[in-house]
Amino acid sequence: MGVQFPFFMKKPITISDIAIKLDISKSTVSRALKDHPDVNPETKRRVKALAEKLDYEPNLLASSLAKKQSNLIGVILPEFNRTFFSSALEGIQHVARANGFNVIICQSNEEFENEVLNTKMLASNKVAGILMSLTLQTEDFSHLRKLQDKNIPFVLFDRVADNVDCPKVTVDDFQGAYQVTSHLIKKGYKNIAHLSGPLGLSISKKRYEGFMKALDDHGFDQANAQVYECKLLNEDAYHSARKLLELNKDRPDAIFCVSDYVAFEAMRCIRDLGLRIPEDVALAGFTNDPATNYVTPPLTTMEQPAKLIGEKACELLLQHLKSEEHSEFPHLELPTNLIERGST
Amino acid sequence: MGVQFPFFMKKPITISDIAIKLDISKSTVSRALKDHPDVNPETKRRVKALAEKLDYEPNLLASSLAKKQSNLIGVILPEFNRTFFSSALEGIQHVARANGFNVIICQSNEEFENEVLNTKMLASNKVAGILMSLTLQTEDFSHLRKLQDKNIPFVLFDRVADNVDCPKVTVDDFQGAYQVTSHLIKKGYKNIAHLSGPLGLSISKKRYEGFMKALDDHGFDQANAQVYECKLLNEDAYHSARKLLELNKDRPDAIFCVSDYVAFEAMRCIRDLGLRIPEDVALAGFTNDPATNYVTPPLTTMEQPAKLIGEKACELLLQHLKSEEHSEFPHLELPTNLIERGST
DNA sequence: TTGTACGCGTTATCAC
DNA sequence: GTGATAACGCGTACAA
Repeated sequence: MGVQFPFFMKKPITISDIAIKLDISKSTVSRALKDHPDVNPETKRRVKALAEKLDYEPNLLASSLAKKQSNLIGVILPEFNRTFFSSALEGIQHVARANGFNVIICQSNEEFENEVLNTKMLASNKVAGILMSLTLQTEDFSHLRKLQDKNIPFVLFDRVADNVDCPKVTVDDFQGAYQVTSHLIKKGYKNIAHLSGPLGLSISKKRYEGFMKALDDHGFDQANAQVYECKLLNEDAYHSARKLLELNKDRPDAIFCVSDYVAFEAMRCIRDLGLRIPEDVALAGFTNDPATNYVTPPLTTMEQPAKLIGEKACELLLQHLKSEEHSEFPHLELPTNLIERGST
Repeated sequence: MGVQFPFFMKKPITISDIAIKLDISKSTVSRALKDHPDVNPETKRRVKALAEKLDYEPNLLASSLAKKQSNLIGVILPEFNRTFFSSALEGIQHVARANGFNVIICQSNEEFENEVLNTKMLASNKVAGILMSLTLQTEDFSHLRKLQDKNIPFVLFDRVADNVDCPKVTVDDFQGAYQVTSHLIKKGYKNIAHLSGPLGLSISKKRYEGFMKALDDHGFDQANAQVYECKLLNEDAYHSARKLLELNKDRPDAIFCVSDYVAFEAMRCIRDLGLRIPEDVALAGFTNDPATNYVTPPLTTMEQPAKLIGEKACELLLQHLKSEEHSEFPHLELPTNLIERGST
């Protein structure tokens, strides 16, 4: 006999309620409400008027169940707390909403296990599709294959994996790094170092490659290039910077950092050593986090169109949802934009 | 006859599939899967084994429909892009997940209209409840009343409204402001100004009041206190700071800013005027944004336990969901924590 | 143009 | 301990 509503709880209005009051059938109400073509304009008007009056709200759960397609798009992010991701989220939400979809988000917290759990949860919630940026730990992709088996389409953005076959959206990291490095070279710096991220991570690797290529193209000797690898967003960045800066003879006069936050740590370190920016050491980052504007001196960096990345990723997913032709999976590489500030 | 699955789409496993293969009824399968007490341990084992083997995933849509209660909690935030909110979100998600709920988030973008649309969407998705932080524009609360009519419980956090009756979680803004101001006084500053937010906003008002009270309690003349109101997060902050700093005779030797971002703007302004921090003008903010650590000098500020606020808000909602006694609506005011840095 | 009837996958009630 | 069966609210072939 179903669940009883507690006495204090008004039973929500349903299409049947409207049907009964108007003495027509549920189907007609359903059709009227969703602007089905074959329905008398007059009935449509009456239905809509009553729906409005009764403050009817469709039950999307029931609708999704019947249509086997929900209006929810799942998003899995490593962290909400980083400007890049929250901006991307903004873009995702924007496009999703414009197309009648809602967004349900999860945080993997950079842990692989959470990522797997999240994909399961989203699958259980029968989301229409998933947008995700992988964990730093992710090396096993069986959870993604399961999604494919269940025919839940997904798009990877920013943190993508080469050996997963799906639509992808990233920034042109190679070009971006190439440009920052060229900028440093043009500014006249002679001994340019790179504080890189884990080279197993595709983003870090591409930035590293862009850096090396720029050196080479400008007649620098790649073999002499000082590259220190560090874990992202960690005290580790500080220590790597320290090692780099304590080289006496060979101290770099400029450092290209793999991310703004790594650059901030390097900045702290440079100050701690009593050096000046950019006179003694110039510094460039990557991402254009809002904080780059507030540090002293403001940080030169590559702007990543985070919001645009989110929008594009969401658009790819929606395209995929509409056409059943998944012939080729596109990989969008968006351009970055150099922002020169006082640190170089 | 319902929707046909496209040929390429595997039909998802359901409890009926399991029931048929095991030659038992759906009901038993359902019970076994959710550890209902009245079910033979052996059947339970067999059901679970098969479910595992077939990679069965429950359809939460159907479940929610049947139970008239979804496992989704809606969250409406003014912006994702601010550390405070994304941290709060983290807390919310944490508690939600620990209790078997998922989070569906929306962004009002500081626009009232979006806020209203969001509440409707979430209601349509039949969320179990809603957590929200109001827009700066929000003055009309009829959308919240509608939620109450539909018996969708909600909790307000951070940006709350006095004349809405519901559980609330905020920080003790009055005390926080009182403490920062007292800190400035103890440091020996004599002419302390306040760059406040819009006084219509309860947060700004309370911080303003805490500021004034601290002055009064330490024998300062409230009437002489320089308070400049500015819109939050705007160029407006810069201009207000400028006006304040261009007072020749009466230039403050310390400024308590309503937020860290306002303080960053003030900082820019102070530098533009060729003044030193904290020698000429000391500066304190509010929130403890990560960037406070990277500016020069690092900013003294009040730490707001953003994540904790999110957790508490979510806990209040879950409590409310469990007990139908909504006798009293609690208002939690969490303590803040002074973080002294180089700017004072 | 409208109505009938059934299915979506799960849960809950009631009888056995 | 288990099995029918009727909801939950909506969408949609098919008939009228």
